[in-house]
Amino acid sequence: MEYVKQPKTKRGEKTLKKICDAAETLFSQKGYYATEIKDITQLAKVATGTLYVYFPDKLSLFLHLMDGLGRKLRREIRDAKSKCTDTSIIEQERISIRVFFSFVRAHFGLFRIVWQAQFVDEAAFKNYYERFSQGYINEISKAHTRGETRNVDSTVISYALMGIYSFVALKCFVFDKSEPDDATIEQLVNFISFGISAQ
Amino acid sequence: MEYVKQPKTKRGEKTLKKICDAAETLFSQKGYYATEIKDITQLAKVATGTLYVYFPDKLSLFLHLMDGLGRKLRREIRDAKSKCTDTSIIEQERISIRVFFSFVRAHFGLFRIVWQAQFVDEAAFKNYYERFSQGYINEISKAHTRGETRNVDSTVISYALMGIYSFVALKCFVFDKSEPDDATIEQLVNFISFGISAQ
DNA sequence: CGTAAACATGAATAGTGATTCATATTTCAA
DNA sequence: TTGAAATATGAATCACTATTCATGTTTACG
Repeated sequence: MEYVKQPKTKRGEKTLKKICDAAETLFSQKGYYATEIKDITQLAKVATGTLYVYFPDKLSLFLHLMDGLGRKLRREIRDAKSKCTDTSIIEQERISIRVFFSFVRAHFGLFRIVWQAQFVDEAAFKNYYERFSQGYINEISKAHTRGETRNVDSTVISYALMGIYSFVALKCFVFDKSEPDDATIEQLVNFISFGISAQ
Repeated sequence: MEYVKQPKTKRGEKTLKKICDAAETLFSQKGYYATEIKDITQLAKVATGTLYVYFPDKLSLFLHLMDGLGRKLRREIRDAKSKCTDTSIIEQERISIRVFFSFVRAHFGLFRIVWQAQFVDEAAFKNYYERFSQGYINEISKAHTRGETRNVDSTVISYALMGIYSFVALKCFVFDKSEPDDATIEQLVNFISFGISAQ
């Protein structure tokens, strides 16, 4: 199970942050297994042993990052959605997409870290997606009671949506080293909108 | 670059196949990094050194599997599609989905092997998806000239489709340890159909 | 201040696991 | 049948890397 020692001084906080930032960068660039402890401590400019002041092992650090990034992303999406007065599922989804892509840009790490988590800690991996899925399921059923969608299977659609976002992000950020433009986002919104809307 | 020594005797052929089968199983269960050479040779019931008769190293074996599985999947999809008289993009896509899921069931390995290839060999990983994407792009543009689709961005949609299939397979095969039923497949066909069809 | 707790250090350890290689066995074409 | 090529063996090697720990430094609070 994930464990972080909470620092008790300002210095400790700074050090922990340096380690996490370095780890996020490296895990996302090279992956979990190819990233060495020495790489992380060197980039963070601390001694090897310092990492073990905060984390009992490499896996705990990985899980800590994954957990933190997942929480952050969910919070950002939730906040952005609640600020929008148009509560139709399509408008809300347009916001989701924008926040997701902008989050991937800012934390390119999350994306790649989660991608490989399947082989690092399967339970954490499953948990990550099931949480997002649950959010979608709730929204889709609410939208359906409002008559906004056809009678779709919300579980299937939730994974379809996550797949779309993940792969389009993969294409843009990883393969093309660019990022989705407005036209791309509109393509996705339209595709999804026609895909789930009531006829 | 990937390299396999082609066996020159019956015995050699059998041995190579045993090694590949064992490796597919193990890579897909535990991932590339967690799979040890000893695991593979033990499951294949050959000595450690035998693996190195056919592959110069672990990575070559991985790339060989990935390449072979990708080719096989593309061929199966192509064959199944060509056997279908209804050439509308939706019908053709329904076939794609079915073949894909049945392929994942038979070669659960492919799916997980490719998933993690991003951190093993990025070029091979990109190449794998770009090839499938190219196929979709061709079909979507042909379908558009026949008036079957809206004026969609075929590149974006190609990655959206691959994302949908990959994530729904993830949900069913990996998380639920079951497989997509007909209702699920119809959900996907409808979603995609409404999503791209001309209005 | 003074000092106990918190934090930082990095060389040493200890375990791992991919790869090698000298040797033995099997195949198959002539 | 025969021997040269092909294949198989697995103990030994060797490089690599996560983790430890004894020691030194810094913090913060009474």
